[in-house]
Amino acid sequence: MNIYDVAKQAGVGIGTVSRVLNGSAKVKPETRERVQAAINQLDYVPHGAARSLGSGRSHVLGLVVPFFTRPFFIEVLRGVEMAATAHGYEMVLYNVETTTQRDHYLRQLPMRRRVDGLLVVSLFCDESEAERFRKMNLPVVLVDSYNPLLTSLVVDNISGARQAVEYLISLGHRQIGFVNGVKVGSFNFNKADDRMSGYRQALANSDIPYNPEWVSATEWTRAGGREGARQLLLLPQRPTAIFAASDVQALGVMEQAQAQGLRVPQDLCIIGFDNIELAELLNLTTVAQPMHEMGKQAVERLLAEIECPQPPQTVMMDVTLVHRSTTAPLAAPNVSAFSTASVRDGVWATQQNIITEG
Amino acid sequence: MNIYDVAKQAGVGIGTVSRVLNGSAKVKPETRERVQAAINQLDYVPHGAARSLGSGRSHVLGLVVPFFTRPFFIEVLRGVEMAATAHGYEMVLYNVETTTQRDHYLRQLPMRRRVDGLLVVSLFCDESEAERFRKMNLPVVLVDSYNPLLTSLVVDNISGARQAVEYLISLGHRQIGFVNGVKVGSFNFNKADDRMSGYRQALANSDIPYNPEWVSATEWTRAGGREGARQLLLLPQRPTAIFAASDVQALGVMEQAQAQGLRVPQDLCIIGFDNIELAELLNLTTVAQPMHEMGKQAVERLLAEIECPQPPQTVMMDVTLVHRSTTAPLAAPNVSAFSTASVRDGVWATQQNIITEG
DNA sequence: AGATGAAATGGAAGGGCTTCCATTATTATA
DNA sequence: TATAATAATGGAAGCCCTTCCATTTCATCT
Repeated sequence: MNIYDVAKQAGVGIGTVSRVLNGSAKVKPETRERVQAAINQLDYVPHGAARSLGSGRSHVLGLVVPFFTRPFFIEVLRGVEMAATAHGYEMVLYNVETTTQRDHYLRQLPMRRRVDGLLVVSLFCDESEAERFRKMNLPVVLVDSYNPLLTSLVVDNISGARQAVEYLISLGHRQIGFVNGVKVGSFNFNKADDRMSGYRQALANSDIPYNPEWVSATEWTRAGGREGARQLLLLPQRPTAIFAASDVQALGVMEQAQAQGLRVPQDLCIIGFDNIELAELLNLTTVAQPMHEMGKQAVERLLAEIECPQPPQTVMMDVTLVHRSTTAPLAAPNVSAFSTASVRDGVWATQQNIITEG
Repeated sequence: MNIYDVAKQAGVGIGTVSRVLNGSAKVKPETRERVQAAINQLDYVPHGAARSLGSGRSHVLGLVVPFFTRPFFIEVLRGVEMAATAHGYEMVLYNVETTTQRDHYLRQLPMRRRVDGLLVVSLFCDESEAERFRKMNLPVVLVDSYNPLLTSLVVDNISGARQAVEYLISLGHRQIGFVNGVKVGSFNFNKADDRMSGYRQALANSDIPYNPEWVSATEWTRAGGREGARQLLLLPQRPTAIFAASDVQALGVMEQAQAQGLRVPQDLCIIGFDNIELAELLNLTTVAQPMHEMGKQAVERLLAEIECPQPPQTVMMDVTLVHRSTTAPLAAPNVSAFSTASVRDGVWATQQNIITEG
């Protein structure tokens, strides 16, 4: 069952069938109908690989993403999936969990020419790799990562962090901790730097001195957040608010606060970063990234680039602070001093509001 | 840059290069080395589409999955991804959110012959579709779904539900509610039936009469769980424990309980189903499905089938009850009557233990 | 009717691999 | 050393499309 069968059935040449399949204009309507009928009758579906080989187009997008099960990536993924499907593209997933894997994919994929374009999420991409993409003529869009040679969609991490901390300051906080994430090898988790900048900017803008003791860098995980919070909260002079570099870490902070008998937000305010689903669930104040939108835009820019080469562009995505219940005006010192009484049951004060929101 | 270039560089014929690429045995070690050297020198990577076309193998697995962002599917996905990668297969994702999409994929994919095999997760697959797969010679494995003509990996939903309810009974509960999920179109969400059977079996085994008032069927979502719980909990004679058909629904139940000032587990015990990450987080007692393992097994069986046709088999995956803190022995009635006092702060008693676990 | 240009069509060539058969090199055996 | 058996190799054919050029058909104009 191939294109010749269809041609015979319809009484036309294979060229005509191909033109019908690809919707090119130069087919007489009547002929088109005849071909279409044959296609339906034979239940014919063109052979993907042959098509790719013939045309040099696969209609497949590659998606290189680290730890795709993490909420942030899932959300981006979803945006990508929707946009890709909408444009008739398939999506193949390359999950990266080690540096070796990263290198492997970034090196082999361009040449295998199986994908029409590559979306690289949150992974650092060096000059030589970018150069190689160009040379291989493989369109690439970076999401949550930056390289001057490639179209990059980045989130305004500096501004996001600044907004978060400024908000805490506006609530009266002066002792503001920061549980940052660590940079990990060639993963582009060095948004850490930017978030740090934002943190310091906000402090500086309000003439609050920077206290390195109130900053820790941990894994981007729940355990990491817990550990980071412990460091800060056991200090003789502890922060009254903590900004965490991710929601997942913020969750760890909440756990640690609870373990130490601190009520949130009365005794400790917390702000996260990302706005993953869990944040809404726990009523966590956080900096929202437009993850879905990023995925979508990334696909659209990539498709544009596939259509015809575009100059590399850097798109800054806006970030917004979502006010929920892990933040509140700084309580008067004497009040916050008491209040370990009701912790008996393991209170997350924040959760009171869950119901009202849904 | 193609196989001819490599052949020339190595001073051999293309057949030999091909043999080296595919690791077939009949190449003199010395020759193999020479070819390998040429490959490295030229940075040659074989063209995927051409390879598929020539061999009829794509080394790509299709994964048809509904709502892939839901935790259950993500976990399965992860198992699939790991196993596929381990065996040198790529994975393309077909997300299904509507019946139309489902039909589209299940009908078109087999013929496009782009994938070597198909994994279908949680989607109902009727006789005619299964028949078509056979006829098209496309290996298919069903995960969390069943069809006699296809290899199916199913979870023992009946036993899982039974275990959950039996456990509640062993704790002294006699008024046990069930927040079930609704069946949705051609999605295979009719595990609902099985979980219902398990529920009733457990009751019957202990001679507890079945009370339809204590059962509700809702969406498989948080909101659904909340709604279902409301129905049950506002009854004049309310259940003292609720079994939910999924963790996500169980979460809704917890929210509703809290909204009504019921402490968990003192006033209301809750058991979920799935054991998604969130369950651990919230210390939810639940029936654990080996999601990861299912993904892995599915891939392995699929690959076996690709290697050589296998008779369809139905594999029943075991399920285990994970005891956490949303369950406790039924309190004496007078005790549970008081206890709306400390709810002021929105208590989820369960969360006390989070720290101890991680 | 004949000429002209445009529109529609047919099909050869080509894309890069695998496969398989024919051929050549190597080894074992007498 | 001759011969048979075996191992290794080369390359034509084939996989199923797309593309493009040559050819045919059609409509229009003189």
